[in-house]
Amino acid sequence: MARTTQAPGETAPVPQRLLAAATRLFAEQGFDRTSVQEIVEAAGVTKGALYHYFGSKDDLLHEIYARLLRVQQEHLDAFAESSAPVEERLREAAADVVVTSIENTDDATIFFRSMHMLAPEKQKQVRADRRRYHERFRALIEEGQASGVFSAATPPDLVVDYHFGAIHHLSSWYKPDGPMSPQEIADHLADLLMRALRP
Amino acid sequence: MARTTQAPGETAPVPQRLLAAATRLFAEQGFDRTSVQEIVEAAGVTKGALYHYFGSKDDLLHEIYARLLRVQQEHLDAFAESSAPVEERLREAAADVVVTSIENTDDATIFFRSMHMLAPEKQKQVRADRRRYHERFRALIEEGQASGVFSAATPPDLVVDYHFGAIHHLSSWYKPDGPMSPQEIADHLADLLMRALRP
Amino acid sequence: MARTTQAPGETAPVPQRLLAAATRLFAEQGFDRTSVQEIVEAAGVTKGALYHYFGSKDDLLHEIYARLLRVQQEHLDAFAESSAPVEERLREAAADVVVTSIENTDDATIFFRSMHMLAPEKQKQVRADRRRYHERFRALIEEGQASGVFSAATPPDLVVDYHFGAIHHLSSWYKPDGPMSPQEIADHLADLLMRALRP
Amino acid sequence: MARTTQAPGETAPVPQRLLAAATRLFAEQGFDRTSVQEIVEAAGVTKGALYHYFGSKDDLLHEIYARLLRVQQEHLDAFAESSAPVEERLREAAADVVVTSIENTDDATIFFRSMHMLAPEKQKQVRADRRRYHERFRALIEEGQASGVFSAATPPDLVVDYHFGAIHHLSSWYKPDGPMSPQEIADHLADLLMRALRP
DNA sequence: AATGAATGAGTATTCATTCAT
DNA sequence: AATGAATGAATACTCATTCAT
Repeated sequence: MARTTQAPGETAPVPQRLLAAATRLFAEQGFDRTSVQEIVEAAGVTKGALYHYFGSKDDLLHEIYARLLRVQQEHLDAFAESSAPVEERLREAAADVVVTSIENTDDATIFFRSMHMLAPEKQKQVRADRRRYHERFRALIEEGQASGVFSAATPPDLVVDYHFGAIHHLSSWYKPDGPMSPQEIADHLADLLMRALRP
Repeated sequence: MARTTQAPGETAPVPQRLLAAATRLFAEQGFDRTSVQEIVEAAGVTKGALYHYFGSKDDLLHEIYARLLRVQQEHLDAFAESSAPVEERLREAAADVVVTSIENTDDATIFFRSMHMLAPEKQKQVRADRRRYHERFRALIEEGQASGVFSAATPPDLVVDYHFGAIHHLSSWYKPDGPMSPQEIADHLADLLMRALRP
Repeated sequence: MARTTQAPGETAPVPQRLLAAATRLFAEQGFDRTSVQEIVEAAGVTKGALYHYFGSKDDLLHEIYARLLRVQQEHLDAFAESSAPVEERLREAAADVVVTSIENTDDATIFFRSMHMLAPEKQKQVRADRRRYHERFRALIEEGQASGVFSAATPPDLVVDYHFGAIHHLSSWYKPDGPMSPQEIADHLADLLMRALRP
Repeated sequence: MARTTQAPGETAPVPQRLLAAATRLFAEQGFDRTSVQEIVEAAGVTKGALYHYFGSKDDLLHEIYARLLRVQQEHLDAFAESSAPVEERLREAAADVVVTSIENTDDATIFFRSMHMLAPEKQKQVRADRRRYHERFRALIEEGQASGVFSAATPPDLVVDYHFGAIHHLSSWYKPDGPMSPQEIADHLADLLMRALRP
């Protein structure tokens, strides 16, 4: 059995341990308030090791982004390509992004809070990836609006941003010990989107 | 004519100039990446002057929050207290918070991006104020749900967070030179909320 | 009845209030660690008032020295001029300096801890005053050594410094709520001196 | 020949150079008036190097204390454990502390002048160490008083403080180019103590 | 693959003093 | 006699990164 998704403890490869430590600390304290020293201490290695694997502190942040974007893009692609009716495809995609954002709370928190701290060229690339995601999501809405199953009263870009705002905002109020499960929250939020799009 | 709301130029009182400079810089670069030195240079005063009026860099941030919260709470109170039907009161409140957030883009950007950087006690107070705002907004939804003009399918807290997510997210995509005016955006977003709440 | 020695409360003249506040704070925290701001707040006035009466923070320190030296010199002069036998005169002077140092603990603490922080020219003057005191004290010892009532085994300067070391050291261990009264401590210390001088 | 006790010049290890520079400057100017910048310049290193080895400016001060206390405690222990008569043991200990204080004038000056500037927890530890020293010294006096070779007229704690006052005071008047050698001064001061204790 | 000493530029904050009023 | 706004220089400390080993 391959060790694919395991908590990166004492024995995991050094780069993973560094990334895991950085993710937790960036989410807890923010990027600027987390020192490289803290990261290497939490990962149980020294600075030299970090700079052996990563070119800079920025690289760690960039890698966290790439990881979350990769997961969410894969999920979205899968839903979009299904042959179900568009309202089903959108609902599932809309709910899924909520679930994956909650399942990767740290990544998602960092994503929205610290994107603007990336070096310009890396930021550009992240924006491009994000744009791709946004556009594929928007295409679903446009498809529904064209076929009449969704109201066309609101520009589709605005609808995407409305829903993504909720995702963005999740880390401001979501608590793992709250009364609703991630799936319940996802269903409710997807529901709000679908209701808003009713013709 | 009284000079009440003017851009704080070279002649405005020092505290206003400092606050204006800090607001612009915090929004552009983030709180942690803006140095006190930059602020005082932008305001054309010395560090001593800043610390004469503000106890710390944190105080500046806190004041920016308080200022935005004050405006939005006043507006919300006015809408909530009107005698119009609840769906009208909610729509107006929902659109207004979009407009004031756009009109004070810098404040709003800072608000969502840097709240977690405030010292714990100040953060606590801001959260309390924010909570008050949230609750008053939620009360409108509850009222409509109780009287049957709004669907009760979604817990009201979640509805508030859904809409506020959009506000939160605004600063990620809104550009003053975009195709829609603030009022148009506000109308669309309020519309989405009202449609989502249709029974 | 003249108000000569009263605690400088809210109604005492401003210079006294400032001096009293400075004395307490310098003794508690040290000269360098006490800010002018703290002093004026403790005295209930503003900075302008302080600089109206005192040329600088250093002046406050200098005044505290002068005050203690004045008292101790007066006492010593009185004892030295008495017509009692030299061993009595010395014992009384030796005990008295202990009592006045305890009665003015704050002044004494500041004296030994912060003298080196005075500006050079003021330090020079304090040293000169202190020297005068030292010499008059030494003269008593020399007189006793010459007449044979004291042992001449130890150079008189060294004897003076031995005894003054004890005074200097007082503020390191003396506690007002200790088991001995100031007078008892003074008697013991004077006793040690007299026994050390026995032929 | 091993290089064990050499002046830490340009080639000595960085921590020693820093400690030596700090010791000299603290003694000359006082702790608060010596800036970290001055220390690193005197040691020929950068601030980063200082903070690589010492956690704070306070740590430097603490290390200076520990160093002096270590030496003096070792010496006292050696004298106390000897099998000589108590009056000899006390005289030797009393003279030795004078000599080591003079030999480490800078350390001793700093000790008495700046102890109260240490952070509370570090101060507590120094006080505990100092107390241990004081108690061992006092034990010698108690032993002599119990066996009748010393007068019991004065409480032993007071006798210790009397003698230590002289040590404390040394740095106020001792000059290396004075007429007496450190050993002569030590003999005189030990003599005064022993004479004061004669029954 | 990894260490850890060292850099140097940067950080927020403090403070004695001045001065127009 | 007294205010309080303002200065400007100084302070201790932090940190991402480099590099010889």
